[in-house]
Amino acid sequence: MPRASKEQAEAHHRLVIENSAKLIRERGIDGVSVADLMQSAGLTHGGFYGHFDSKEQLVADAFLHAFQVSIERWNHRVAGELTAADGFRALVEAYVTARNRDNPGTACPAPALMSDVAREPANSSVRATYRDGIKQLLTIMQATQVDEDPQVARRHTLAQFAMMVGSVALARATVGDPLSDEFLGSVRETLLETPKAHATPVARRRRH
Amino acid sequence: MPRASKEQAEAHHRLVIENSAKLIRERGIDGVSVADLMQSAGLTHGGFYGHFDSKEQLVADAFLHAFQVSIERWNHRVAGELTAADGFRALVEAYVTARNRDNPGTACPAPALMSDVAREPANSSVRATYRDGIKQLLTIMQATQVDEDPQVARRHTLAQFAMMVGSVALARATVGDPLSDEFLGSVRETLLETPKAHATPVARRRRH
DNA sequence: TGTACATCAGTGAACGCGCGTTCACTGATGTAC
DNA sequence: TGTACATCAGTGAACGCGCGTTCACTGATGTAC
Repeated sequence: MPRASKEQAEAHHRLVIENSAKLIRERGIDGVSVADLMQSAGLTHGGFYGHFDSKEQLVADAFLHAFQVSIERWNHRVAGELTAADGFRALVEAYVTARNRDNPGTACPAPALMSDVAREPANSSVRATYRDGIKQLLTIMQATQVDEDPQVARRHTLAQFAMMVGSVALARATVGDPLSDEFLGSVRETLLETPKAHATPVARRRRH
Repeated sequence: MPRASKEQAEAHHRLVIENSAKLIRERGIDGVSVADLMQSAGLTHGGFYGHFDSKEQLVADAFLHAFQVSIERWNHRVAGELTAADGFRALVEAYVTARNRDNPGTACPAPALMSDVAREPANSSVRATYRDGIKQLLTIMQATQVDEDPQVARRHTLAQFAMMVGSVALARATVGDPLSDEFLGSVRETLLETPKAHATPVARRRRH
């Protein structure tokens, strides 16, 4: 397949990034080779450096793509609810799930890539992309807080985000044991119990 | 250095496990080579298979060691307090810290190894060791809960553990940015605020 | 306590393999007339 | 619209390197007398 058209080449480029975003979340940065990533788009490894400067650059592009999709998804979920409290509930109910745990390739990059990022060198573009993505998710989540005091809202957002992300990561590490579902269930219940007076604890139907 | 004495050989064996427990938490399973791990004990890679069946087995031994140290530490901290609430406070205050974040090699293996474990095959000994270690940490933490209902205590333990572990992992992934300290501070405050009447919110001196 | 020798902890070269990256090449695409 | 040719997306062999693992070898340790 020599000399694809310009449109085909651009489609290949996007496909490699999308598939990389999936494979890297599933297997980690070091768990995928350049050959794997090209092959996922039906290409051979030789053409890689026509598309990207280095593996590191593709990884950063893939991180960015993964966060963009998640951010869009979070915005969409919150926008579909009438109140802040409902928006928060919608986020938690979609996030802290077995479905999310079992599909790291299409789920939020935050829990899937934490360790990879923590082991990257200080000034890598991958770290910056991850940090910025986290900040955007936090901003969306903070808008769903019912606290009036913005400092309290911020604190609750960070703590609840850590709990959500931690539960998915721990559930993945313990999958196959009852403990895995227990993590998800306990965090869901804890985040959705309603200590605030104005949020009614009535069971609600979702599922459209 | 051919033919070390029996005691020396055993000391080498323990040293390789201890150093591996540190290096693996810092760099991940795939981030360390057999040569690295042997070198950390002053040995060359050739002797490795006289001590261990495979890299995988050493990794499992190193995981076990790391958890044993952490479990001992948790028990010691809780035992040094007079009430359950104080035990809980002691755990959180020691765990959710910049010191812990900045020293993954000597800190709790739970946040450091989550992703490595999640990417291991289903029946690996590494997964089993991690799962058992987590369960023991949870048991210690559950004993510090003030809830009477054991189901509620269990739920709180799992949720709070996920929050603690999540905050350390996220703080590591965002280190170098103010967000990193913000995660730790928010989770500390959230876990240590006292919605229960009998736990006095009086600032207390620690530091012995 | 001394001597002779078997044991075996540790060495370092070698193995096959997969990695990220480079490069000469191919041939359809895109362009100039 | 057709022809001639330069461009360049993709191929596949090759590079140096580090990996986990194996193995013939070394020589101090540990043992039998």
